[in-house]
Amino acid sequence: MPDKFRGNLLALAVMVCLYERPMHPYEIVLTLRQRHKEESVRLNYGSLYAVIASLLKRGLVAVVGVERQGRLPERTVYCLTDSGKEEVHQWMADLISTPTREYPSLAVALTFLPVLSPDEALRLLKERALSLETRLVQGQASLQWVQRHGLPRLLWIEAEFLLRLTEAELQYVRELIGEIEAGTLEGTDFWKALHESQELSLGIILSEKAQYPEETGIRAGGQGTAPRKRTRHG
Amino acid sequence: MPDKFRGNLLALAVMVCLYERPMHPYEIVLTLRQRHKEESVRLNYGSLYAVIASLLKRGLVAVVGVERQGRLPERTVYCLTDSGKEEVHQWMADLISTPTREYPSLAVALTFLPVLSPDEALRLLKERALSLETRLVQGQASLQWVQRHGLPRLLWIEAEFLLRLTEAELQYVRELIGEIEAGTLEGTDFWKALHESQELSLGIILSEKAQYPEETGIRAGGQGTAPRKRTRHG
DNA sequence: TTCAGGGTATTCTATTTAGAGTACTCTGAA
DNA sequence: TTCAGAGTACTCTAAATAGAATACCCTGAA
Repeated sequence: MPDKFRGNLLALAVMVCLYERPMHPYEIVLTLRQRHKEESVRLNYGSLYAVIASLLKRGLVAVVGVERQGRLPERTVYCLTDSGKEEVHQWMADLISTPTREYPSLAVALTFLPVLSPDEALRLLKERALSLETRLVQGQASLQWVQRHGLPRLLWIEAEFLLRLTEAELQYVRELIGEIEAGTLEGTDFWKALHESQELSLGIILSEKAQYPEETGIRAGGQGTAPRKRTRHG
Repeated sequence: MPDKFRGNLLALAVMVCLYERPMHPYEIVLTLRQRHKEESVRLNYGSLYAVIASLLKRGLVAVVGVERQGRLPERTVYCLTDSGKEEVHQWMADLISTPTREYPSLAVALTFLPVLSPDEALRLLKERALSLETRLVQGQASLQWVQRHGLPRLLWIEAEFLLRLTEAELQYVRELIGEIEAGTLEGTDFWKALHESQELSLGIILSEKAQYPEETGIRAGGQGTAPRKRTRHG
């Protein structure tokens, strides 16, 4: 059970469902949906059946039987095998013990922020802040609702965690807005000048001339790519 | 330029590179790497050429020419078209203004945390906390290095942001560890009992009997799936 | 009565994706 | 001198992915 097949976390969700009892694919979807797991696991039909086929091939799930109701399509019922249970454990352990590099879309956007004008960036960041606030309020309300209805917190920690990340994001966005407005974000002057002239010489956006650390050995990532020396071509 | 094609953020990175000047694909990779953009954009050869082909097909980039050095493979040089520039703007604007649902892998893991025993979970969470601390220290050092070498902060905000998220995650993980150890995480007693008996009746992991909000209208997500009524089958 | 609208359950298909593979060049140490 | 090792530049392929499409069922309002 190498981690080569650990691509889609939906596979884990499927296996955990089958841990409970045998189900057919559509029933798995309904279960996950009903329990709001679609908020932490990306869920869609296209992947579902492919993922199950892959689990079947690898012997992690097995076919229990085939049902049929009227002339609706057949429902193949699957169960978790022993090696499936083992895989669930192993996968969970890896997932928790080892942080992986994630690529939140805002990180990409911030990377290339200078392609937008400061004014535009400011407007858009404020818009985002607003959305985040709404999301936060709704999320908190949702959490409170759940609490009032006696669902133990243990079963909602993922929602709590997601909310924390949202809070952190909002806080950062707010700080950024403040600093751009105040002009205390180092580089803002240049950024403004860039967009006041007609032609964007966007080399600067990727900091063409800037001195980047070429070989520091200091990398934020865990097991990132091997460091590379500088190269020139042409 | 609908957002149907907005799948891979590498496409955005490629276009921003070409904003600067025409390049051939491999040169784009080198540029992004040299400037440490691989830390915020998922980068690999397999996708690169496919992504560029797709941009070409949609008229967002165009072929400027083909070079060749010795008997090395040909280098096709691409440039950004006008509609490519527009698309960069539009995409950036959407990316910043509208938060999307993200699926950090820890969220999934927490969702299914009860499949592991509390002791195991605790051990693994501590391991993660350690990794996160290391990553944090390295990231901070990296940021300081950059600052000392005069790179304006504007060009490093994505790293700052990523670090913030890591901090938030670490903080949450620490709190969780504390609460599990102290037994103040509501549901822990049950969780322990579950793993002390032989057979895991894991229905509870997905909280089979629990009352979920079926139709509250309160959803954390922005434009999530339409709310669904409960269903029963079999 | 009939048919819109929503639920059930899966399949299909065009893209994407990851990562290995290929095939060449250059440098420098033994 | 020769050849390992690193870099250059792209291609290939198996697999995964998203989401539309299919095809059926049921309920209830006009």
